[in-house]
Amino acid sequence: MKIGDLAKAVGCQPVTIRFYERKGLLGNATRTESNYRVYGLEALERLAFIRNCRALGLTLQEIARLIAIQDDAGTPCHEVNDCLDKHLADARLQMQKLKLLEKDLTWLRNRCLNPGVSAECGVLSELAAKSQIVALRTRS
Amino acid sequence: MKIGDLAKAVGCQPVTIRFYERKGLLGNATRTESNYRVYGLEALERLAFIRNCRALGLTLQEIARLIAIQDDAGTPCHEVNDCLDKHLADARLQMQKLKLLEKDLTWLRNRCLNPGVSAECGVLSELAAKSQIVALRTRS
DNA sequence: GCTAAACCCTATAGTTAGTGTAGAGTCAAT
DNA sequence: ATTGACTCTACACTAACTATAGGGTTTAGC
Repeated sequence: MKIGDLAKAVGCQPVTIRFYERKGLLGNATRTESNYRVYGLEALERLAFIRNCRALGLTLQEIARLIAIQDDAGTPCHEVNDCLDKHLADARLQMQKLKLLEKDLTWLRNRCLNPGVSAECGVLSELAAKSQIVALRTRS
Repeated sequence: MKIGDLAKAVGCQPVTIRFYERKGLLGNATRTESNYRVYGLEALERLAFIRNCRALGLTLQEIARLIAIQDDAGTPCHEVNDCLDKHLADARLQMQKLKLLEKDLTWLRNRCLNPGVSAECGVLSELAAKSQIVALRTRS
């Protein structure tokens, strides 16, 4: 399997695979005589693992750690759970933040019901207010 | 006002202010004889504007555009609304994605109810599955 | 008046997870 | 033989800062 096939198989770009290789997440692929990378099934599996982890928002550093844990069969795996728990907490926190942000943006958006010119723009004047956005939100 | 005072006033680091200056968001500050930046009220107001916008997730590029609109009093301001609407849509989309992510992470986390060693780790084996995470989720 | 802490200056490199570009070699089909 | 699609390397770039190095200035206390 050449790099393009592998890329297609997991839904990423060839450059991304080379990038992971340079970062040490994929071992060095064997090469053809003309220096093309050749991959087998293990590479496909490992790359799928990486992409799955990425889809869950894990960083490459965390993924590297998980791979190390995976490769050392006897490692206690609570670290894996910790990693997931951390991302779960992150995701929930970010959702909360986004809810507040939505409120802010909606409120601000309503400062301009009849769009005119910038000199009279209620949105811009609110943004220009020295009061921080937190104070700004609580006003509504 | 020196850069540290300004930074404290809006709640950021002096480096960040220098960074904005280099990016052209703040005009070049006047300097003392010893080359220290000195700021007045307009700088404070502009910086507060920038930080308010940043708190709403606007990019520096968008902020630069808003400043340009602001400085040209006659510009129609629908662009301001478009910008806000875009970010509102973004925020909502991201919340949806985070909800799915939360589901994925929770499901995956439940593959490991009794933590042991990595060789038997249900979480790692699920992550290693070649099926994409989307398929993985719908299994639950 | 001296010293040390706290501030300021510039320039450069690093962060994340890739993407984009340039220039060159290789492979398969027509 | 040539075209198009692929591959290779190396380098620069993205966003919004943060960190570091190496220096100059100001201020407070003694």
